[in-house]
Amino acid sequence: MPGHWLLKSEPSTFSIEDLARSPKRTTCWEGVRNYQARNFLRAMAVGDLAFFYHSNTDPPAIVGIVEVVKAAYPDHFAWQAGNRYFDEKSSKQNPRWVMVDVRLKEVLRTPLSLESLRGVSGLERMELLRRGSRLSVQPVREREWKIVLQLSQATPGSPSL
DNA sequence: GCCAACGTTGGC
DNA sequence: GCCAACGTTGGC
Repeated sequence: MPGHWLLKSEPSTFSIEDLARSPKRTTCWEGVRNYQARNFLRAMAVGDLAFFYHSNTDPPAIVGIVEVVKAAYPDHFAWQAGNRYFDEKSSKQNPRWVMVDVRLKEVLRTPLSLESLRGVSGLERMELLRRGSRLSVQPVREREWKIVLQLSQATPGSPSL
């Protein structure tokens, strides 16, 4: 059973459309600079699935599903002076940050807005819905994954939405 | 090791 | 643009 995750991205920085246009619909997930999020990246295995979430946009929403195609490896952007993700404390000898590669699996026909997820039975403990949640890489429980998947496959306008 | 100051995230 | 929540930094 693959692990399940949620990855946040601001569409102004990197959107799911950008991913769809990427070679092999694959990208490295660079720029995570939070230790808890990094540790979740390290815990990812090839074959794990993740929701692609658009943050800091209107409306914030889960917009797709990606698959991990390469496990955690050093984030070399941290070594490039001048890069927005540069971190002088990360070295090649002792890399501080990691990234994974993900491939686009599915773009949701209808994005699931944050608002639409609130109040859904079974998602009460979902990290994304926690007050003040800022983690950009989050684990998603099996139950939560299935519930959100079902919502995403429902016909737009149906009662379950 | 405490904690105030500061910076960032991200919903609203 | 506001601001709550949270993480990091650095003086002590």
